[in-house]
Parts: sequence; C-alpha cells; structure tokens
Amino acid sequence: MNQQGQSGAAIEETLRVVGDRWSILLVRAGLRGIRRFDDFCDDLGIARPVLTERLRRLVKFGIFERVKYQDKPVRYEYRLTEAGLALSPALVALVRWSEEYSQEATSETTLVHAPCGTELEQAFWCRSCQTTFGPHAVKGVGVNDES
Amino acid sequence: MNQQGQSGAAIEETLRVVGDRWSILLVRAGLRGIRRFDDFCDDLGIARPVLTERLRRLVKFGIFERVKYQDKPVRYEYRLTEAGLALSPALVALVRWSEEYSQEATSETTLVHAPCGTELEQAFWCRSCQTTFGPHAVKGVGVNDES
DNA sequence: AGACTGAGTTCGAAATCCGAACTCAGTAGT
DNA sequence: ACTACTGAGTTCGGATTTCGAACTCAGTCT
Repeated sequence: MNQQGQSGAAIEETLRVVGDRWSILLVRAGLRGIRRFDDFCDDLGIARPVLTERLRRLVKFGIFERVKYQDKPVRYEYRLTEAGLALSPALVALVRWSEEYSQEATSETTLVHAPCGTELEQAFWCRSCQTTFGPHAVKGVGVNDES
Repeated sequence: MNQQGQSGAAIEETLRVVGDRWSILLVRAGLRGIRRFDDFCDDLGIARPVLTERLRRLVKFGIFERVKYQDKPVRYEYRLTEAGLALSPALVALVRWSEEYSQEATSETTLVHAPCGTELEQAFWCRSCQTTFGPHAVKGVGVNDES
C-alpha cells in the first residue's frame, strides 16, 4: 500500500495501535494512577463500548495489563506495563507542545523537574559526544532535507 | 464532560487535532520533505477526501501552511510551520518507542545523532540544575504516584 | 427483598472512512 | 484543434467506527 525507506514500518504499526483520539489519553490516565474501568470512563468521558475495545487492544499490544484485584465479585483493573510507561516521553513531548502551541492553552507551566521545580526542556542526548541537541541534528526521520 | 486537574485541557485539544491515524503520519511525511497533495496521497495511501479534510484541519491549527508555489495553473502545496516542526520531539519519541517495544519492529537503529552517527537517547533537561533526567523525575503528568 | 457496585454488552442513530470516478484549469504533444 | 496529461481537489455510495443510553450479571450491603 505504501513504501517508505527507513523507519517506516514500525511507527506505522504503532500509530495503528496508539494513534487514535483515546489511546494516548488512556495512557495518560494510567500514568495519573487511574486503573478501573469506570474511572477511565468518568475521567475521560469515553463511551463504554469504545473503552472496552480500546483497553482490549492496548492489552493485546502489551501497553496495559488486565489484573484481577479481588475475587469474590471477580474484578479486574488495568495497569500500565513497562512498555506503557515507556510511552511517557512521547506523552510529555505532546503535553509540552500543547502548552506552547495549542490555542486555548492554559499557558501554565505544568511540567517541571521534580527535585527543583524548574520548567523542563526536552532534548536528545548523544552518549558518545556527551552533548544534548535539538531535532535538527537528528538523522533518520528525515528531518533535514530542506531546499 | 470531564475534569482533570493540571495539564488537562491543552493536551485534550491537541489530541483532537493530531490524535488520529493520519495526522502524525502527515507531519512525518512533511518532515521527510513531502509537500504536494498527490505525494502525500501516494506515500501514505490515505484516501483523498480524508487527506483534504485532514490538511485543512492541520492548516487551521497552524501545523501546516498552504502555500501557492506556481501561478499559471495555480497550485498549492503544504509546508510545515514552526509549530509543525516543533512536533518532531513527540514524533521521535514515538519512533523510538516503536523501535523498542513494537512487535514486528525492524529493530534497526534508525535515529541517530547526525554529526557522529551514534544512536540517540532522549532525555529531559533542567536548565537550572544543568542535568539530564528521565521520565520519573518529571512532575505534572503525575508520573509518580505508584502504590 | 431491594438498592448498589463494577465491568462490561447490546442497541439503533450519527459521524467517519474508504476507493473509485469525476471536475476543472492549464500545459504539452501531434 | 484535438487529445492526453497534471495536480488539487469533489462527489458518490457503501462499509466501518463512534456515540449515548439502557441493559446484564455476579456479588454485596442494609
């Protein structure tokens, strides 16, 4: 259907899992400590059938796990796996972007370095050069073939 | 419809713009240098009416701009704005995640520090502490209220 | 017995998505 | 002057997703 050179296939599949209006919000809710079906429902205002389907898919792809947390009325909750947690850089990047560019942004600094409270910046890190750098020095997404 | 404490509103609106199967892919294509309607179409395999609608929306939210690039048959192309470019950290984070956790990942290192070719890492940077740190030291998304 | 809780299902209506074919202005070839 | 082609869209009907509201089902509480 399409063909792209480099980092093509992987991100496409990822976006098929996570690239919809709810999945990222679910991960965010998970990071905020939400675990129960009804709580996701209330917090996000997502329709129940959609939530069912979405959670099932996220479990299938290893982002959440469905854990039994009580027996007598058997009840399950959803917890982020390590893979799910690993989505937080992407999430943070989105939150940062929202704060900076989204209209009707609250324009409050909401993401900070916990120990000192300073507004955080996001950067790439090169272990061998021991430097941080911005998106323009990244090769592989094709960021830099400007005319 | 729903209420969340801190950085709630902004990211929600952002995901309403960018959180669908195509928008992020369009930004990625934009970063790879693609600008013309038909090229987006061919590259992503997106249906034309959807592409029309999506580009219109991304223009409206300031991620792409529609630029006339020739007169006689008047033709327009779509270029990423600065705000659009600023999405690349999120995109890179997603690509990185794909590489690490997605099944059927190509498992090739596709994102590197351009000058030296080393695989990049992503980190947060605190200007006042002059240190890099990981997602666990971020406060504000609520990353750390584990039990 | 009756009400409540939590995790879902079932339903029909509404919105989106899709591919394929069409439009429209201008250009290029014969 | 006729035909074919290009690029950026529109129009079409049908398939898929999404929605809110109401229902289920097991077990508990009063």
